[in-house]
Amino acid sequence: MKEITSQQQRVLDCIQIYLKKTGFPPTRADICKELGFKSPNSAETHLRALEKKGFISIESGTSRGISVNNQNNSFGGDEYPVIGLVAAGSPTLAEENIERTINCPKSFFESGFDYFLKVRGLSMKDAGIMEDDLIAVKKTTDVKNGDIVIARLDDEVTVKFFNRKSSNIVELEPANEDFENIVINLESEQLHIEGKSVGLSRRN
Amino acid sequence: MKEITSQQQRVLDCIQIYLKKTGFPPTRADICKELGFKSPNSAETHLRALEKKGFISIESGTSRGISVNNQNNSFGGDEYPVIGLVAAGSPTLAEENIERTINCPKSFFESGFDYFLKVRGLSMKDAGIMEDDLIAVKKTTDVKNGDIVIARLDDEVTVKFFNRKSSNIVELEPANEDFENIVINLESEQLHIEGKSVGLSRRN
DNA sequence: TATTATACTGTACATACATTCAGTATTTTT
DNA sequence: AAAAATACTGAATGTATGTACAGTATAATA
Repeated sequence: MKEITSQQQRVLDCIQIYLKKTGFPPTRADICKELGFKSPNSAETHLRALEKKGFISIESGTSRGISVNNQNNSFGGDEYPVIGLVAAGSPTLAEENIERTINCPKSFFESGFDYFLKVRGLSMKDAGIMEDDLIAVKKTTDVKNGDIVIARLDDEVTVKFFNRKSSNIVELEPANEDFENIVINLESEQLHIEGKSVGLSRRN
Repeated sequence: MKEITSQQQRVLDCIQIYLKKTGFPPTRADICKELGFKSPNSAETHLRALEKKGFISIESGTSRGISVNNQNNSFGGDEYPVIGLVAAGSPTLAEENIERTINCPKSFFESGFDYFLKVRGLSMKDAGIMEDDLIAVKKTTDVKNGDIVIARLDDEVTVKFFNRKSSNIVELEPANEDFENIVINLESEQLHIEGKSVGLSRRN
């Protein structure tokens, strides 16, 4: 698999997005429309280059006959990363934080999700969340009281119940008597909501 | 979703197989070739029927513009039944006990599994098993002390820790102070081990 | 320095394909 | 008993689409 150029990457992404959205591959014209090209031949030459480099296959004489040569493609498919509860403000989905990936349909958790988070500690045990459980996390900042959220506080990531007390006060509540509520004054402290739990998976 | 006829099912299967094989949907002619029809209109009318019944969507005027309306992305994984904790000695996997199915790769739980069991009650809450959780059950009678087993006792199905005390005495232990151990004397009582838990899935 | 790869616009054309119309026949529903 | 759905064949047509050809221009090799 040779090196891909940035424009070719755009075309490849375009194909995948189109596929995911419609269920079938785009035509040359579709790609042009999507990426702003004015000639179908622009798409054609990019497709040929992608085929030559092994990223896609093209069935000649066949409309929409593009297939993506997909085995380790984490795009819209089925491989979801498992990440540990990373301290140190490194971006959560940075590659070094990915322990492994799990194959799973997107629809496995009703509302869709973005990654698995491996739980450390027992602060949520009364909510049935045990050590080493994998929480299915959906990246969003739109959380309601009672949601189980993945929050970042001072470079530490934690899983807790979310409870907005007032416009400035947020409480992060554990589900374990041995732990205490974390009260955050948004005026003086920084709270970053990474996402919320939409499900859980455990392997015995 | 209305009832599908056997011929329409053949066409739907054909579309899915074609999709999996080539990466793009078939044309009317492709379907005819695959199923032995001699007129493209045969495929067309079946497609229209499938669309009317909600199984597929067709983008009009678009070549290969067929998309399968499969929220749980059926091909590539397997369909696993979800069953409730059925009392009354009906066979566990009887169709009337299947609430629905979930698409999931076989490898999702390391050792493989056979069905999902929907949990009723909180007798295992300290083991992180909550109401409505789905336990991934592997059908086996080969269980060891400490395994979480699915056991049938007097036509009642229960989930507990397995603990063999002696050749005749088995204890089923809950993970909740409010419940008591169930002690079974195999000489006088019948214990049927349905399987053991190999994992758990929860949807918020 | 010549050559190849990248990155486009623009025109043109044969054909791959969706789709409609005209029939025939059987089964199911009303 | 009439109407609608199912299950096909066969022919016809317009257009959606792949693809070749003719250019222009820049950056990366050899």
